[in-house]
Amino acid sequence: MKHIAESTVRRLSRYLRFLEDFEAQGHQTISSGALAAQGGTTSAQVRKDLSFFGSFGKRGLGYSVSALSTRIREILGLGRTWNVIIVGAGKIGAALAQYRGFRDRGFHVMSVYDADPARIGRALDGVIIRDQKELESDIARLKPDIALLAVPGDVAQPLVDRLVKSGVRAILNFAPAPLQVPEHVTLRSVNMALELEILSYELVNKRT
Amino acid sequence: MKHIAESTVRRLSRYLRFLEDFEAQGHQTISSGALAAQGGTTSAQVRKDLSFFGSFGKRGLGYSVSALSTRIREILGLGRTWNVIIVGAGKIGAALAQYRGFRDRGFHVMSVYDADPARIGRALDGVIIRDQKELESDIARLKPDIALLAVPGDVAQPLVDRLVKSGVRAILNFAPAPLQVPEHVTLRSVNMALELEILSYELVNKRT
DNA sequence: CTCTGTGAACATCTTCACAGCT
DNA sequence: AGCTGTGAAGATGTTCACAGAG
Repeated sequence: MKHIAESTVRRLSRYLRFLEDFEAQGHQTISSGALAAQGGTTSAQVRKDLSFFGSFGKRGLGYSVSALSTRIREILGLGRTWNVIIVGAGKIGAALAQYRGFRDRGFHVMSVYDADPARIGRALDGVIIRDQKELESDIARLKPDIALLAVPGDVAQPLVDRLVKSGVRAILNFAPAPLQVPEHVTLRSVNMALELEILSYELVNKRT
Repeated sequence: MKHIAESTVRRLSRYLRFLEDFEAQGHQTISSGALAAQGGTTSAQVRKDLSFFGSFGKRGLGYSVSALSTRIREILGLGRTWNVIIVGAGKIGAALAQYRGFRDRGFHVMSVYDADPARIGRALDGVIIRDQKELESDIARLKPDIALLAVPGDVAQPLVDRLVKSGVRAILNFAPAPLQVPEHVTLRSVNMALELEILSYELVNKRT
C-alpha cells in the first residue's frame, strides 16, 4: 500500500475516539462533516483520509458508525492486545504503568523494570517492578511487542541497545535524548520539555 | 515575520540541545553538517531552518557554537523564566511537577492544584498541592504564563474554561480529550495513548 | 437533493545545487 | 577549498470542486 502520512494516522485515532462516543450515544450513521467538526478539521480531509483505505461511506447518507469504527480499529491494528513492558519505574514510568488510557485501548502492561533496589519488588497497579537485570531473559520469555522507555537521558541509549538486541521491535521513548535504532525497529519519542519550548516560541511570537 | 512551521521550531529545540552538549565539550564552531548528523536531518535543512531568522554562520567556517545557541534560545523565548502551574496532581501531574527537564529549561512550577482532599496540602518536590478552588484567585495573583493540564478527560474542558477566563494564555494539555479554546489562547496537546496507537499502526503496516 | 469519493489545484515543506564569502 | 545562504525544483500534504451513487 501507498505510504500514509503520520498526520493521517493521527487523525484516524481521533476519529475513532469520537466514533466510540457517538456509538455510545446510539447513533447509526455519521457524515464526514460531523466527524470533521469534532476533530477540528474539514469534511474533505476526513473523506480523503478514509479514501486511502477504501470506500466505507454511502453517498447521500454518510458512514455507518459501527462499521467505520471497526474498520479504523483494524487499520490502526487495535483489533488485538499489544503487550507492553515499561523500562524505568521513576515518576514517569510509574505514571505510565497506571495510565488507564493504555488499558482501554488494548495495551497491556506485562512488567516494569528499574535498577533501583528500593523500587524493585514493589507493585505498580498490580504489576511488580522487576530488576532491570532480568530484561533480556524476560523479553525472551514474554515477547513484548512494545517497550516504553522512561529513564534518564544518559542511560537511554544503552537500554535501547539492550532492548533491540533482545528482539524488541517498537519503542516509545520518553527520555529526553536522541536515540539510534536499527532500520527494522520503530522508535517514537515524546519529549515534554520540547512541547513546552514550542509553547514558549508561540508565546513570544504571538499571532496578533 | 513570515510564519514558521512547527517542524522547524521542533528542530531548533533539538539543535539547541546538541549545541549545549557541544559547547560543554569546549568546541568553538560547528558546521551545518555536524548539527544535522545529530538531529537526524540534513545540512541543507539546518541551514534553511536557521536562514528564516537571519544569517549567523561564516562561510567556509560554520557557526559559532555559543552565538548560535544564544540566538536559538532567543528565538524560542528561552532567555527568561516561564511561570507554570500544574492542574491535576494525579500520577501524571505529579510526574510533571518533579520533571527535571522543565526546571533545566527555565520553566518554573509555581503551584499544583487538585480537587482530592487527600492530596491537597501535600508537597510535590517542594511545591504544595493546593485546592482547585483557589485556581482563579491564585492565577490573578501569580499570573502564570503557562498551565499544564493533567486531569481526567471528562473534567478537562470545564477546567480549560476556568483557566481561560482567569487569563491563562497558554495551555499544555495531557488529558485525552479534544479541547476548545478561544483564538487568543495557545493550546497544545500531548496524548500518550495516541502515540502508542501510531506505533501500533506502524507495527501492523511494517515497512518491508 | 445529500453526501461520498477523488482528480486537480493549491499550499507547504524539503532537498538540490550553486553562487558567493572567508 | 570549505561551508553558508538561498532561489528553484521536487515531494508531500491539504483544499477545492464536482461527478455520481443513493
